[in-house]
Amino acid sequence: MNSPEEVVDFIYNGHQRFLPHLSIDCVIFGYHDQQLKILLIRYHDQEHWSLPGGYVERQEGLTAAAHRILSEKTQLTNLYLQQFYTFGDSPTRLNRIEIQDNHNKVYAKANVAIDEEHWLSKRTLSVGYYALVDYHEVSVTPEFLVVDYAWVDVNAVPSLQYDHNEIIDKALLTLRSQLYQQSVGYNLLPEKFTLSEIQALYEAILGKPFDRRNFRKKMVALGVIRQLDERRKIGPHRSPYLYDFNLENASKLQEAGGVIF
Amino acid sequence: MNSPEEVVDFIYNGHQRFLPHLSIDCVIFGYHDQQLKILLIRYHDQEHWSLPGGYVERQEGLTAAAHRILSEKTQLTNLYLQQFYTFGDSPTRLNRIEIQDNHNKVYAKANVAIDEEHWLSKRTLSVGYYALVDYHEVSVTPEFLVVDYAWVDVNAVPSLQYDHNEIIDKALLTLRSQLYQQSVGYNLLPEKFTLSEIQALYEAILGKPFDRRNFRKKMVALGVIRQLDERRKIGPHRSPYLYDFNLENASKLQEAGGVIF
DNA sequence: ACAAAAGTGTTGGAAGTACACCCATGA
DNA sequence: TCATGGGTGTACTTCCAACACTTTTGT
Repeated sequence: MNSPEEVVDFIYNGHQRFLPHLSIDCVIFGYHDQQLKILLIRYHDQEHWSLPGGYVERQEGLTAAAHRILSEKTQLTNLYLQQFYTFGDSPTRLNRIEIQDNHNKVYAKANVAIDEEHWLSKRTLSVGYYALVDYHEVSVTPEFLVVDYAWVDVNAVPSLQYDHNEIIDKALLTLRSQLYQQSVGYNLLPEKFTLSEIQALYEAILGKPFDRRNFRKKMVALGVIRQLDERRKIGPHRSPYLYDFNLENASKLQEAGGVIF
Repeated sequence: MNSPEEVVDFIYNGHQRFLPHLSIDCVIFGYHDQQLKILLIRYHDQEHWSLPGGYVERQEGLTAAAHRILSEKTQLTNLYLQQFYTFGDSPTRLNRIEIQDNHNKVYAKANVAIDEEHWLSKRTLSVGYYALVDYHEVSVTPEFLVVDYAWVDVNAVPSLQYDHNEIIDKALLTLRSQLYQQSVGYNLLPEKFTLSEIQALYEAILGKPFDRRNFRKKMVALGVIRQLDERRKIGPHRSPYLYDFNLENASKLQEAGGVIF
């Protein structure tokens, strides 16, 4: 929504296109400079930052909606995207006055106001998805109502709107727990990468350092990555081997994963 | 809903009380006779069985709704209940004609019909919860539109309505993967139980046998259960020790659980 | 005394962890 | 030649899996 006209159309006609009472919130993890960051946005006249999100079209699959929303926000397609929980308990989600009030502050920028009975004033549940994207390839779409965006370090997330902090916590927990069952990182690293690169990624995600030798043993033994017969030149140092993801194994890991016995 | 009048009221006025487009489906695992079973229901004039489910009230938390629905169906409160996934992709969920048609077959019993624009004809997403209940304590509430119910073995689930088979598969996967991080079974076993009892439960859930000695070592080492200084008399056999759940540890396990490192 | 269930300990293998030295490269 | 990052192996510990005999108890 890039213009006031589009916003007005959304507010008045959106209920025909979208399901009410339900939104998707995306925790978009980006990796850059050996840090794990999250993409936050701030709407017009809002004190708190929010997660990027959107609504589900009436005849659209849920997963498809999540992909669409993510690509609308980041211009990226075909990303690693994973549903992790549906949020519908927080008292802030049930407080109609606060919801309506916040919306109206935002929509004031387009000179529109909504009343208590408007579809956007209603309580919503939110399905949480997390995504892993390459920070560099993201170009955040400028939207009329979004006045600011920022990548913040996962360890320094400010106080967010509604229950979005809780959503991020759960996303991180889920991401961490799935790290060794999925080829997480497939979207964050070039096709071929060095051991150090993927180790730095895992360290950023899990927030702790690993031993080089043990890390390699584990990743290769699990079948997540494969060593290639190729090296990369990297300045005044020994040339490291390249690796790639073993995607055949990935699906097997995923099926077995989660089930401990 | 025990009478045609209540059904009619629900159909005509339910949209005021409940959120549209959203339901909760419960995979109710019951344990009996060393078998893990699932509670299924069959609505009037429906060929396929379904999972018990319900709708979320407009000002009700999602978790609260799940508990309410479960206790409406089983008369049990305070159960182990866990959200596991939200389903919104299956083509059967988007096929309005099929949905409306199925509803109308069911509602014919109350001499009501709904049209294409009715709130119950619309596409719904479904939040999946699973519960663990003691088969014996459940008294399934007779409902006017539900003509039959059955406990079926998890290994012999018939073909169900919509995507309910998929929901059960995911529920089982989740239950199995969480088995050692949560005090699953707290609601299925008496406060004090023998090792054999809990082992039989775990075997039923995971579908494979364990070695007595190794099982005991593992459960005690993980801190899930504690051996008591007490035995039970069980007929012409040696008296087994009693155990109980170590609920203090349970919360710690739960926090650490899922996160592998 | 016997049938049925429960209690108990050891061993070998696999996986995980800790740890340090040498090598390659470009400036 | 030096500074920097990369490559590599071993010993120790812990966890898991396999495995069988003895004890208790009521009839």
